Amino acid sequence: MYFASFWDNFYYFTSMFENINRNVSKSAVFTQKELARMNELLQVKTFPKKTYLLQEGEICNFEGYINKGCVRTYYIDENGFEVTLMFSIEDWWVGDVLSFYEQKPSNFFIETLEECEVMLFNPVTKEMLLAEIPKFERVFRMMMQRSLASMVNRLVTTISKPAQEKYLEFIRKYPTIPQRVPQHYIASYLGISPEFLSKVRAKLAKK
Amino acid sequence: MYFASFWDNFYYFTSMFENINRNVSKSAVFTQKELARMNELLQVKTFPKKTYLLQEGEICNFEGYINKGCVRTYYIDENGFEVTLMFSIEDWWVGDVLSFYEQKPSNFFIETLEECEVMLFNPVTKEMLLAEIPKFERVFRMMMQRSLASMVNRLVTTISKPAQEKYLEFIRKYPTIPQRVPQHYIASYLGISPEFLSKVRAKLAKK
DNA sequence: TCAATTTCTTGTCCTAGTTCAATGGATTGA
DNA sequence: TCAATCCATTGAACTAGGACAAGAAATTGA
Repeated sequence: MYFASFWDNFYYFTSMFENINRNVSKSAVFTQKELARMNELLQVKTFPKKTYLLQEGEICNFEGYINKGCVRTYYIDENGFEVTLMFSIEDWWVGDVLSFYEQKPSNFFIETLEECEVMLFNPVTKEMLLAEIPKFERVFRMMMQRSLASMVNRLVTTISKPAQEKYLEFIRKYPTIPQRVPQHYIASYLGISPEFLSKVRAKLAKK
Repeated sequence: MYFASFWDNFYYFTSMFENINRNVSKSAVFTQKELARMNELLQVKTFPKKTYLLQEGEICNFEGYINKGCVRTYYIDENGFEVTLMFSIEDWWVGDVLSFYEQKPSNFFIETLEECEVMLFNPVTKEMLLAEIPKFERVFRMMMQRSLASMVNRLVTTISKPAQEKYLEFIRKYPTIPQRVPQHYIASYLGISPEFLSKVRAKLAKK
């Protein structure tokens, strides 16, 4: 008994699933067996840089945990204007929830900006997981709550703050991202032109 | 048997719960008994115009369905700038989901703009409902999905469209609201100054 | 390795939207 | 009913940020 539990822990916290197991364990308490079942249902996939996990018009058939790498979710409006909705890095989830659940075409592009290792549920495996271990409902509900909260936050910032503050808030909140993604994508996330972002940075550098 | 079902339907679709029952039935199929149980758990409350359902700093202890009336959810940033996050009218849900679930102080104000009749869950009744009839998980998950989707939509519009288009999109999407709420609240929803909204409207009227 | 491409910077000119102030109309409430 | 407040409009002066253009720097890839 003692040995079993020791090796269980050893396995799960040294396996490739270590991170995702820790991540879901933030929302609820799971046994090793439950985590193992989840791991079994996951599909682990590696994507090279600059590949699309999802393109506009496709139905999103995954909900993915990023174990390694960095992706960008964006949207193209009627005038061809690109809006970056989010950057997702290690320990974040990606996908188009709405498209996934309602099985309808997505409006978004999801593109890797680096080589990525992603752990994926599809509608079937996710349904199985929730059916077998309902506690996972909570994990996904909290995921969505956090997304909603951060979207609201961003809307408020976008509406009420000038470009310079938006940029400072961004680098404070996501300090590692500026080193990893092209600057004009950050501009498109902040809702300002790349030229203006460059000027903002120049002004900040002078101080 | 025939009579029972007839009167059941008669009751539920002529009672004060008619609307909310129809609303939740969009996300899943419920029996009359299940709807009756939900109705039993709801607290029906009337609020006069210009009263707060929630103030910044309070913990949101409700999740409410608006049966009658109109409310505004807003946020005040560091500079005292008000951002209207949403208007909610008949057949919409109000509350601060994050504050509700995590039982932490809200950043928002929720204020009635008209006299309102609201049907409320509190954390206990909601928990009971979900425990007794897990199908309701789906209702609330879809509620949240819709909120998230509409927030994303709004962010995109806010970032990529000029004031006039934002206004036109707003009145197309929510045709009844302009008649019901002061115009400067709409400006604060759109992220533009009330003066400028007035000018936009003047220009549109000229055509 | 070096050409090709992508990204970033800087400058100039321009415009959508802001701020402030003044006026008049509409609601509210005692 | 009439004052008080709140709300919408208009105008004039200003500014944050956009669009365009051209060059420099960095990355990429064969």
